[in-house]
Amino acid sequence: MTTEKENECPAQGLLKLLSGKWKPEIFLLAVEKPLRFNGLLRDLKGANKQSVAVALRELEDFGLLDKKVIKLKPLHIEYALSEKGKSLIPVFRQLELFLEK
Amino acid sequence: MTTEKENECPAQGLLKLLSGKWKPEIFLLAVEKPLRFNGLLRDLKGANKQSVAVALRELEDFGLLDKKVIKLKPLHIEYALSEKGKSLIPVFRQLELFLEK
DNA sequence: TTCTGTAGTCATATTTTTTAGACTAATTGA
DNA sequence: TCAATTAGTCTAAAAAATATGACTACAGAA
Repeated sequence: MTTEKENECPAQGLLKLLSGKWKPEIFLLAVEKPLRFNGLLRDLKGANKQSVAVALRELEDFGLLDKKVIKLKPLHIEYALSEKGKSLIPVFRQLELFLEK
Repeated sequence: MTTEKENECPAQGLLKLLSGKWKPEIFLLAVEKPLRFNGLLRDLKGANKQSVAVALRELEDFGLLDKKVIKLKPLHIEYALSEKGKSLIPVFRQLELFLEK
């Protein structure tokens, strides 16, 4: 995943990014509201720190999530959908439409 | 992949199906024309029998491809997009639109 | 009847992904 | 000052995906 070999299929990179065990669900949760690490760990039943950390980092690296330090009450970190991330929402909707048929 | 545990995310099953190393490309090739096993093996540089066989079976099981024995010249087998498979094309198009931005 | 092309299966190895659990480090509340 | 909450990292193990190479089975051509 680090060394980019030529992607035969144009969609493959995105599909791979979105296809980990936890990433689709993380993305969908991010549509609702900004995410926090420990909250995710609680919400994703069965997930572990490492996997969540890696998923968040990859979604951020791909530009779908923005990471932001919130200097408030309990100083913490929020992951929110970027503009690019938001523009992916319609694709998910169409995916869901497909599944409903 | 055999034992269906509750999919937290509705899109997860489809994303997982489409996210193998070869499946996206196989799907896209199937959009062009029906596929044959050995032809695929030649076209997918670096792929091996086993992976291709598994990919075809899973795409078929999911209902995206129809398998058909062609009783002609060299008796052979064709994998063609099913109606369900065809209805997935627009989703791929939207995915590509997203990637072009 | 042996050789080629068709489409695979099977057992095993290698690689990649995911998990488990110990550990770090800064901030906050008591 | 001590404990909890925050957000992680790190190493090692387990599980899942993928690859390798031998083998099967059928049909048609030489």
